Amino acid sequence: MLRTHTCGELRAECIDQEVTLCGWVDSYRDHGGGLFVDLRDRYGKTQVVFGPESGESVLNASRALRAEFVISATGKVAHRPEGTVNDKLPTGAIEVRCSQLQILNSSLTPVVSPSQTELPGEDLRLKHRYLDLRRPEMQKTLFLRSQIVKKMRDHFEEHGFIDVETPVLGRSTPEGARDYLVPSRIHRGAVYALPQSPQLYKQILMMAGYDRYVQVARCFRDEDLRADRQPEFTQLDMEMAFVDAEDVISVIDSLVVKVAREILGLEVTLPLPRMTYDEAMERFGHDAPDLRFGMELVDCTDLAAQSEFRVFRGVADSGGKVRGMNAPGGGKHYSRKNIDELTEFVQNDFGAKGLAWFRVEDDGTLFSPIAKNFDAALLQQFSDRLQAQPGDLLLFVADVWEVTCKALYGLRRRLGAELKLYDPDTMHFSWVVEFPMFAFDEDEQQWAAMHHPFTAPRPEDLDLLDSNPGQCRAQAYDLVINGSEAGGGTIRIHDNEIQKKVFKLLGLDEAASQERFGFLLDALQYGAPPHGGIALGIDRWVMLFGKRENIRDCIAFPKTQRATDLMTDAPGKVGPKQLEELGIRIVS
RNA sequence: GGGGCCGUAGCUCAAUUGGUUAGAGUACCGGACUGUCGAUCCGGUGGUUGCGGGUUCGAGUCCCGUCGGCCUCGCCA
Repeated sequence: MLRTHTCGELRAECIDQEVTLCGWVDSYRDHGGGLFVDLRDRYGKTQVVFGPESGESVLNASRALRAEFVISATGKVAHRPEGTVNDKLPTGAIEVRCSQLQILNSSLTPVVSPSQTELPGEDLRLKHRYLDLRRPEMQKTLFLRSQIVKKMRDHFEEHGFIDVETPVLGRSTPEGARDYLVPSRIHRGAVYALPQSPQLYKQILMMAGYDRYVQVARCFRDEDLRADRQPEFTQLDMEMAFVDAEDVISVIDSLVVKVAREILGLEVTLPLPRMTYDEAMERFGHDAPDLRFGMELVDCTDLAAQSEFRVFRGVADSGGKVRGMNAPGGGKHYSRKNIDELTEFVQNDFGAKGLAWFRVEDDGTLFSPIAKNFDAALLQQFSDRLQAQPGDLLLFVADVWEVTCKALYGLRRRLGAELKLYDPDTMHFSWVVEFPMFAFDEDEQQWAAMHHPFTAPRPEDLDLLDSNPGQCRAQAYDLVINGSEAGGGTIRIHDNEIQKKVFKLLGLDEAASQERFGFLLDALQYGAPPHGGIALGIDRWVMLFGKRENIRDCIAFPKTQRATDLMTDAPGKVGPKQLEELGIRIVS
């Protein structure tokens, strides 16, 4: 070892020890007669002092030190003189009086300074990721990530799960997200696909008798990126045989308790709150509601139908919905101009035609440009139903049900943050259950799987597969943390006939399902046990537990929004020889 | 594919309504200083205002295009 200690561990008890530290020069203060260096590694910072007692050559050499030089410094641990103790550093009581200095490597002036308080632009941070990752904040987050994954692995091992690796090169599944494809050299014209998840492999493992499987699995989806979405991401993937939904949920419940306790020191009480999909959509307009605050959606279609306001009447009469919510304190917080911005927000982002609003005045009456279309008694009914208090802002969207959901969900999220309706430090865990099996795809004029095509219907809804697929509910469960989908799973179909029936409903005829999923249908005929599981989004867990608002801060080497790596410049072009071997021609 | 924000010194930012030689902090370079810890003090270097066009007597500022970063809708079984 080139060092005897790290830069975070020396304390007053170590006085007079001869030590050698290695690290990066975080900052230096040259006083002419003496020079101070804060030496940094991932464990902390320690002050190294150069003075006359260091000897002339060492002192002179120290004058060459600059930010991010890598050095090895040997010397005695000493008390700092009275009055110079630094309370901000855990090592602040001591310093190392350097007697031997080795410059292990120099550094250019860092583009991204690990010690700087102002955060450089994210493009620079990504391009010089080796510098950005030196920042204590990034090191803290990646350490947190490591801890979370370890807790998960421990938990599943304690529960008898076996870690099995599944292929990265697989077969393209046409449903779901767009695949990343890998051309085959040996089979010209054929391609592998990178897995969107290990879904089918883990089901096959259940059929193979590995009744408790777990894997930290990299998944790939070639779709557009978001603040919480990367093209490659990591799932804690698990599957169990001979279980029902309660068994899977229970294993995750205890994991949540463990991680919350051991990572955050937080006691989570079980059972976690549960809500059905229908209830979540009705009360919050979304299947992963943020339950840290109220501001629930309220249906006022019946009241709207009684008004003279043409927009409300028209929508109510044509089968649409008029739904609203009460933004507490919003009447005081938002100006006319702010409300115009909110209107543009719901129009541009969610396709709402407009936003109707009422400000609750000090005397409890409702002020609005459209108030004249409502008589006083009706206004009072709106006011009562939304439990309006002076200073509140009542917001309404009139449209088809789906649009009211999206627009009000978007508003609720935005206003919840802007009006500070919750403490950002709280953590809220819940389950959303009883998802529909199918959603109707208007473009394709076709039922589409809400979760995936292998999801089992609830036994009591089995008949609905034939009579009314839209009403058929799945044995599905999503883990929601602070309004974020942190995991999702289902009980799978283990019956060949039901699986065939679902494929058929999804528009896959016998030949197509045989071609794509023949291996699954085959396996289902050789003694497939009942099974189900779940996948947890590890990157999102890190975001939520680490209070990061950006998934890129939770991944060592993430992609930009345009799915490039600014450090390596991936994806890149390849030469004609490589393309020729693969039988690929670039057309445009 | 659509909507929005941003791009000025190595870095973080400023620059009035379109108007003088584009400034500040920090970093960097030189000097001073034995106790600092965002060291301090003195002096200095540093600019294709992302790129290309246009409008104008005059563009960092306005317009069009383009490149890049971010947020978002669509998309994400």
